[in-house]
Parts: sequence; structure tokens; C-alpha cells
Amino acid sequence: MPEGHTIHRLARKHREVLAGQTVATASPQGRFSTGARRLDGQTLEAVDAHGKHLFYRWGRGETLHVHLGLFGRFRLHRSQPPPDPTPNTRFTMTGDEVAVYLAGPTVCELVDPAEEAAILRRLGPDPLRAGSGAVKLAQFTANLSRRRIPIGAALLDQRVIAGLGNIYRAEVLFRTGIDAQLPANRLSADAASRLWTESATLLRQGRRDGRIITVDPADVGARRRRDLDRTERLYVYKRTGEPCRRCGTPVSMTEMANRSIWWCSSCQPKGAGS
DNA sequence: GGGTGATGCTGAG
DNA sequence: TCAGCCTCACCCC
Repeated sequence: MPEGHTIHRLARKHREVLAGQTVATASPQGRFSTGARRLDGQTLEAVDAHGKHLFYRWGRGETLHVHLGLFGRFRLHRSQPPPDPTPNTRFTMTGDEVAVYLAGPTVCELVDPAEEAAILRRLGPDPLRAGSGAVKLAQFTANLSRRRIPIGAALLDQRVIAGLGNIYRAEVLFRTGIDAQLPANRLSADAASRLWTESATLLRQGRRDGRIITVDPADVGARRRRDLDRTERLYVYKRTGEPCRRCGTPVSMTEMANRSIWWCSSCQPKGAGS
């Protein structure tokens, strides 16, 4: 579930259904009991997303920091009364009309301003946050220039760019025709700029659609994005050995930064992007 | 019912 | 570099 587009979507959704309300909070699992007791009955004032991190701002000045990690998941229930949370539910927020349940997060903690600032300092520019695109592109380019690791690994490093995950890194490199093995500091300014723009475009579409679709419909003989079926939405991710949608070359797979990465050796030839 | 993998990240070595 | 952590859906028996 959770690459940056999902996180920003959650922030918007939770703001929409809970902000301005007095919220009842609890930790059925018990691992966040102290925090849940502190927040219980407070007004949720705002919800911010930065990369893959969520910040919930409460009436008495407290901030809840949530990071879903690989397994974390929010569920939103509109039924009255909401269903009983499962025993593993870390945290629940119940407002006037909805209940939001959180299970399996890597992080669910209260943070003070200094701690929050430290988290943000570790994050690179987030294409989905407001702010000057030119400034963020310059930061991204500078971050790349300082790293000798392959660009495929750099894109997963949240200090370089915040919000991309394993699906987007493979798809963005395919769409820009860049060799995933190319050292980040050897990328041309033009290639870096295309990577940034492509990342921003795909993340924005993902936030809008609620799913990751990177394929141009014409490449699979469809007219509209919405006509793509489940198996046609991505170019290379998890398509080992299947024909490239543009040139027919079998898609390759290898490990990079501890995760599998997929690419097309014809559309992303060795050295492309330098 | 058991085994496994997953869109993430950290900390020990 | 690699094990470890978190939960759940899905697959296979």
C-alpha cells in the first residue's frame, strides 16, 4: 500500500472526516495505550504528510507521528457503530461519523517539535508537498550529485527524494529510459530533471487515482487509462521475463538496495542517463 | 491450517 | 550487508 501517494491521500481523507472534531482514541492492542489516553477527547486540528510520514496535530499542541512501514494499514469505517477492532489494532480514532483504525505501523508515537524537526531534516524534497518545484528540483539534483550509489538505490533513499517506493523507482526509471545501475552522481542535469518531473507526475496521478498506474494506454492498445485492467497498469514491476510493453524485450530483474528491481535492457541501456 | 511474501526502514556488525 | 520487526492476504495443501 504505502508509497507517498497513499500517505498524502490518507492525510487528505483523515483531515476530511476527522479534523475539527472531538475524537475518541484508544489502543486495543495496548502498545500505544499511554499516547492514546493522552489524545482521547482532544480535537484533531490538522493532518500533514511529508514523504511517507504522517503528522496528526491535536488541540493541546501534541503531534502524533505515524509511519506505516511495509505492513501498516489504516481502515476507515462508516458504519454505526463501527465494527470491533481486531486485537492487533494499534490505535483507533473515532469521530462523529467515522472510525479510523490503524494496524501494523512501524511508528506510532507522540513527538515534540524538536523530534519532528529531526524527522523532517532527514527527508529530501517531496514532490507532493506545496512549494517551488524549481527549488525542490535543485535540492534533488544536489542530493544525487553527492551519491555514488546506483540511481536505482538512490531513489529509494528518502533523504534524496521523499515518497518514492519500490514500484515507483522501477517505473520512473523505465519511463525516463535511465539505466538503474548508473551512479547517481553521473546522471546528467537533463536526466535528473526528467526523473524529478516524472516522479512528481506519477505521484500526483497516484494520489488522485488511489492506485499506481504508470502505463500510457496507447502502449497496451487501450484508449483511456481507466480501460487498463489490473495486469496492464505497470511497465516493468514484477514482470520478470515478460515482454516489454514498448519493445518486446523480456523484462530483467535483480536486487538493488535489498529490494528487487525490474527494468528493460533495451529501453534502459547501460549508461543511459549519463 | 501452515507458509510466504509485501508498495519500508533501522541498527548491529 | 543482513537480520529483524510489524500484519495480513493469498496460495497451496
